Amino acid sequence: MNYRIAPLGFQLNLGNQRKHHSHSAMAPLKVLMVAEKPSIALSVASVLSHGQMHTRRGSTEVHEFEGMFCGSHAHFKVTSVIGHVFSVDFPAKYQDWTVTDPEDLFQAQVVKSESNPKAHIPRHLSQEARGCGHLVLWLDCDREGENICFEVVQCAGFHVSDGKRKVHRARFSSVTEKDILKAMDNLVEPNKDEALAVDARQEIDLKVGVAFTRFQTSFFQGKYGNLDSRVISYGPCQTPTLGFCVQRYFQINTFKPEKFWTLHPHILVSGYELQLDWERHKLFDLDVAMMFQKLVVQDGILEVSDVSEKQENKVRPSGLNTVNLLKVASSALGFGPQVAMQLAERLYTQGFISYPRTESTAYPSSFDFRGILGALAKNPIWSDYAQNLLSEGYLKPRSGTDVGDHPPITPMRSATEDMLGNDAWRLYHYVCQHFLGTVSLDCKYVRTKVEFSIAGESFHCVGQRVIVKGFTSIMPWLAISEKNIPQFAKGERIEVSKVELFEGETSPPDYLSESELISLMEKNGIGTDASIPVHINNICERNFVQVQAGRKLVPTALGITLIRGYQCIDPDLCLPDIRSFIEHQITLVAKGQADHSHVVQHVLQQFKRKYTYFVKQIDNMDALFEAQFSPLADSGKALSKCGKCLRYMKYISTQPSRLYCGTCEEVYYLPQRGTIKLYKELTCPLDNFELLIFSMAGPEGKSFPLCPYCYNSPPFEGIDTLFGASKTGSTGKLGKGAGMPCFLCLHPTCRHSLIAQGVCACPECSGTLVLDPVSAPKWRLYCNMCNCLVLLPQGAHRIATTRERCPECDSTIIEVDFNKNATPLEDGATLHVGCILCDALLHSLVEVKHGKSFFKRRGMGGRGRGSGRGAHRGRARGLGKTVDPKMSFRDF
DNA sequence: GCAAGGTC
Repeated sequence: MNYRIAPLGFQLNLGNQRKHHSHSAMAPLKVLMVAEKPSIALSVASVLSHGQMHTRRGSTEVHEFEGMFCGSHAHFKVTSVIGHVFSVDFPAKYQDWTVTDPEDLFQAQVVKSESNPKAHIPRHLSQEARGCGHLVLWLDCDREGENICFEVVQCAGFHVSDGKRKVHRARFSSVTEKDILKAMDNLVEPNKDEALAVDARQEIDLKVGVAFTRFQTSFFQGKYGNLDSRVISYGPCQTPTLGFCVQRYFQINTFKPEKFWTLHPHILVSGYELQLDWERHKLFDLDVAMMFQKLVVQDGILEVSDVSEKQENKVRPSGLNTVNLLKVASSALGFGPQVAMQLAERLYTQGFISYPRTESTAYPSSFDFRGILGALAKNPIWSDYAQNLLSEGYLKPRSGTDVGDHPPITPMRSATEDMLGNDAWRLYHYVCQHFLGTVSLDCKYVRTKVEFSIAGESFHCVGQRVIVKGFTSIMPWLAISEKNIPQFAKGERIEVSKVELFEGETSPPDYLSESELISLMEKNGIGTDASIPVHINNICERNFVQVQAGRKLVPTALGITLIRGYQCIDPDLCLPDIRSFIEHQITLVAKGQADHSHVVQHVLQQFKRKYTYFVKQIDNMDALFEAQFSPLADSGKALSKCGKCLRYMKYISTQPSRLYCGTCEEVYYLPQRGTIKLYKELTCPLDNFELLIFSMAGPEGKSFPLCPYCYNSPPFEGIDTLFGASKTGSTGKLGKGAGMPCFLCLHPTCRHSLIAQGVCACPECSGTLVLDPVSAPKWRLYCNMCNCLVLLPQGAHRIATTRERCPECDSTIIEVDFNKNATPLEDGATLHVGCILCDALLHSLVEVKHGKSFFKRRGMGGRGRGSGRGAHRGRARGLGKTVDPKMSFRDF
C-alpha cells in the first residue's frame, strides 16, 4: 500500500474548489495552517484563538476557530504533519539485490513514497485543504522544514504561485505568543531553493549509501562465514562516526608507554605540608631528573619568587540543548542517546519538560523564568534554592546561541521521583539542576599562585578559595575544589624538607566515550541533534562497535577491518569531510547559487567514480578481511544434503544464519533467531533437498519444517506472505531470513505441506492451524499467520494428520495415539481418530492459547503502535480458502 | 537487507 506520487498526485478536484470560490464573497474565508508536529499546531492554534478553539481528531488533531485573516473574517483550521510526509527510495525494479548492479543505482530514478503509510497524512491534508483559500505553513524554520512545506503544498493541492489559493510561510524563531503573532503579521513565501537542497541531500545519501552498502555486503558475506552482521552498511554519516571510534582504537593500539620523572620538593609551613610542582612538569630522562634532584637537595632553600592572586570566574551554563543533554546523560547518568531521548520524549509529552529536541542554548527574550522558578519552588528538593533566586533576584542567563528552532530544554512543572520512575527522574533532575544553574550567579573564586626558585629551577603551588559558589551549589559536581595554602611573602626563604623524585609512565587514552563521540560528531557536522543517536545506534547494531562499561565505544574486528580497508583504498570514504562536502554542495542549492540537478549530478558523478575505484580495489580490503575472518567454506559444520549435488552443506550459525553448499557455491538463507536441525533426513519431493526443522526461541516457540531451497525460492505462485518478512505492513519480500516454510507450501501431496498438515481455520484470523510436528509430548497446532496456539490432548505419543476430511466441517481428521497408561479411551485402547471440532472427546481435550508473536516484528518494546496483524488478513484469505474448512472454533 | 532526515 505504498503511496507513490503520480506527477499530478494530490491535485484536488478543481471543480469543487471553484464552487467554493464562487461562494467566497459571502462565506467566510477558510484558512488551513499546517505545522511540523502536533505540539506546534496546538501552540499556534492556542495563541491565535486565545485558547478558544474546537479540537477534533484525525490523522493528526485539527484545531478550529474563527478570526481575522487579511482583513476579513476567516475560519481557521490548524493541523500538522508528523515530520517528513515522504521519503525517497528506488523504484521496485531496483529492489532485488541479486539482479541490480549497485553501480546502476547512481543513475536510477528515485521515487517518493509516504514515510508513514499508516498515518495517511497526504489524505488528511488533501481533505482538510478542501475549500480553503489560504494555506499557512508553520513548519520548523530550517531546511528540512522548508522541504516539508513543499510536501504539504503538494498534498494540499495548492501551488506556490497561484493567484487564487495562496500559500504563506510563517517564519517564527520560537513557539511563543510574541513570535507567533509576529510571524502572522509577516507572512512570506516558502523558499524553494532550501527545499531543493534537501531533495538533493536525500537523493545523494540514498544512492551513495545504498550502492556501497549493497556492494560490500554482498561481496563480503558471499565470502566469509563469521562476519556476524546482517548488513555491512556504508553511509556518509555512520561511516565517519565509526571512523572516530576506530581512530581512537588505533591511538590506543599504537601507543608506546614512556617512563617519565618529575621533582616534588616538600615544605612544612605553619603546620601545612605542601608538595610543590615543577615548572618543567616532567622529564623523560632519569639521569637528568636525578641531576636536578641533586641540585635542589644541595641548595636546600626555596625562595618565594612571586605571589600572585587573581579572581577567577567560572561561568554558569547557558541553556540546555539536545546534544548537551545527551552528553550528560551518557557520561554522568549512564543512559545511551536513544534511551535518553526516549526518556526525554516521555517527560515532554507528560508536560514535565519543554520540547527536548533543540539546538539552541539561548532563551527567547520573553522567556518566563519566574514561572518555572515558581514551579520548582514548590518542589522540596529545590524549593529553598528556587525561592532564594526569586527573592534575591535571579540572573538573566548567558546569551548562548539561538538557532531559531526551540528554546533550551527546561523543566515545565514540578515532579517527584514517584511520579516519573527512577530513570526519567534522574534525567528530569538534571534538567532542573541545569535550568537553575543557568539563572544562578557565576562561581567566583580566588586563585593564588606562589612561585619558588631553587638552584635556578622554578616550582609552584596553587591555592583556591571560593568567594561565591553561585551555580555550583546546585551543580555540585562542577564545584571548584577549595585548597588552602598558607600566606607567603615575596623574598621569603623556606627550607626544603624533602625532594621526591616521582616516577610515572605515560598511558594511552581510553576508548572513545559516547559523550566524546557526540562532541566530535557535532563539531564535524555529522548528523543532527535528532539523528546523532541513530547513527551511534546503527554502528552498534551492525556490530561495528560495542558499548562497554562507562559507555565507552570499542570497535569490533569488523569495524576495525572496514576502516582499515577504506584507509588503504580511499581514506576519504571514512573521513568526516565526506559529509561536509555534501553539505557544502547542497548549501549552494539552498542559497540559489547553483542549480539543483547540476549539483546532484556533479556530486553523484564524483561518488560514482569513488564507487568504481572502490570496487576495482576491493581486493586490498579483502586482504584484510582474509586475515581476520574465515572463508565460507571453512565456516560452519555439515548439516544437511544439497538436492543438486547430494553433498553436505555447511550450516553457518552466525547472523545471518544460512547454509552454504561448497560444491555448488550457493548460499541458502534460513529463518533467523532460532535453532535449526536436520528433520529426520526427510527430503523435499520438489527438489530433493533435505528438510530442516526450525524452532523459534522461547518455551512457547513453535517449530516447523522447511526445505532450504523452497524457503529461498518458493515454488508456487501466489505466496505473497513469507515467514520472517521484516516489514509487516508491506508485501513480504524475499530477503535474508525471509522465506517459505512448508507450512505455507501448497504442494498437494507432500506430507509436510500446508495441505497435509493444515487442520482447520484459525479462530483468530484468516490463517490455518497447522500441526507442530515436533511438539511432543505437548502436542499443539499453531496458526500459520498469527500467534494463535491450540493445545492438543496431552499424553499422546503420536499425533498425526490423515488424508481424511471431517464430513461435518471439512477439517482434517487427526489420528491420536495415546500412551497406554494415560489413555482416556475405554478398555485401554490407545488409537483414536477424529475431528478436533466435531469429535466430542477430542474437542473436550483441546484448548486455545496465544503464543508469542509469530511474525518477526522489530521494536516490540515500543508503545505497540499499529499491530501488524490486521495487515495479513486480506492477503491470507485466498491462501486459507483453498484448504480451510468452512467451520472453525468461531462457530462453537 | 541498503542512507539520512523529520517525528511517534
